[in-house]
Amino acid sequence: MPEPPPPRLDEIDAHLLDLLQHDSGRTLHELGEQVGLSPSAVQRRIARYRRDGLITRQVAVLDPHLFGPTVLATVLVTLARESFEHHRAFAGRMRADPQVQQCYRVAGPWDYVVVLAARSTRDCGRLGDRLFKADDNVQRYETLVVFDTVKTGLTLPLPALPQDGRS
Amino acid sequence: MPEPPPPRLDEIDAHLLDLLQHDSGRTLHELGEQVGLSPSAVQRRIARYRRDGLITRQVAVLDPHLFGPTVLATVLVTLARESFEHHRAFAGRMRADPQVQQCYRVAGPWDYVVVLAARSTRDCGRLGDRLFKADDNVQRYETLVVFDTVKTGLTLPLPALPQDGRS
DNA sequence: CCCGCGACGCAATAATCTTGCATGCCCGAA
DNA sequence: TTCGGGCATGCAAGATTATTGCGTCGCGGG
Repeated sequence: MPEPPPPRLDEIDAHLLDLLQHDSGRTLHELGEQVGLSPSAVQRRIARYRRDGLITRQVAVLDPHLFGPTVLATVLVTLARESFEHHRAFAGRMRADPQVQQCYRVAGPWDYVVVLAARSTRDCGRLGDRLFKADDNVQRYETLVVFDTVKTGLTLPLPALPQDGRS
Repeated sequence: MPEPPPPRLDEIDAHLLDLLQHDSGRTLHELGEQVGLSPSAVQRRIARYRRDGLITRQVAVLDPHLFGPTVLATVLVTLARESFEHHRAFAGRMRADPQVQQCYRVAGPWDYVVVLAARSTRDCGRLGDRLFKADDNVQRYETLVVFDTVKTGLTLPLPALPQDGRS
């Protein structure tokens, strides 16, 4: 596998990436103003980020209440057997299910942390049944129903920004 | 508070929103092709989503390995005192910290689930100290270091799509 | 049956993005 | 120190894409 050495990002790159990860809807002109660069220079940098895979993708974040209420839950999971194959199978099912927002394999007594999005408490229950109870390799799982989303996002901390300064 | 009754979304809306939440980089022309509408019709619908707040924002998702390795962790937190004020203070600190990706208030013995992004294991430890150990209202917390990100995203399940069909 | 509302497609216009080109800076080699 | 290559930039076209005006159509209420 090609392990690209840190592609060398200067302060402007950091600033740009930070702006983009908070709002990628701005025009090149606007961005250029923020970081002190011409639109074309900004465009070339962003093209590079994309080419190098620094920007994975660009998505629209939807309001969870789109279709009426939505119930989120985080689930802690422990598998019974830990073979490579079992993990692969579990991960595959998580990836395949559109109701699974996130899935992390973690250290400690729990093997996975899963974030689910369901349409109702009942749906959430059924989803748990389907994903975990029906899997006889899931030894134990615990559902933490979300009361309130304090903060959400996939934003990464970027080093050494003069100061925050979202607009 | 204005509680807008489900703003009535037809099948095309669902399809469009689903396309957008997976990749908002496409052109109106492309989108129109997918859903069987002209670019201008697509544009008008998307403008409406924005106006109605169905689309919260548009963001670029960055590669976590941007600046060298990144350590993710999920943290389970229980507060000592549960007054309204204490919760507000805790939530505020979570929102304010750029290293906190997500924070959910949950049901059960744990009060919060927090997702952190750090630059190293050490950084992660210090972050935990700063956010939770230093807060004398945090009764107990448990850090689940992420070994592997199986899946990530904020994608919501959209009902009744003919069939998946990402391109 | 008529009217008004809302959504559509098409076409013109406006805005944004992309690219070619010349310049300036930095750095390594002579 | 001086020369030359590589690289990023700004500017100014040129190409794409987004936005808007307009006429039409289908639907539901009067």
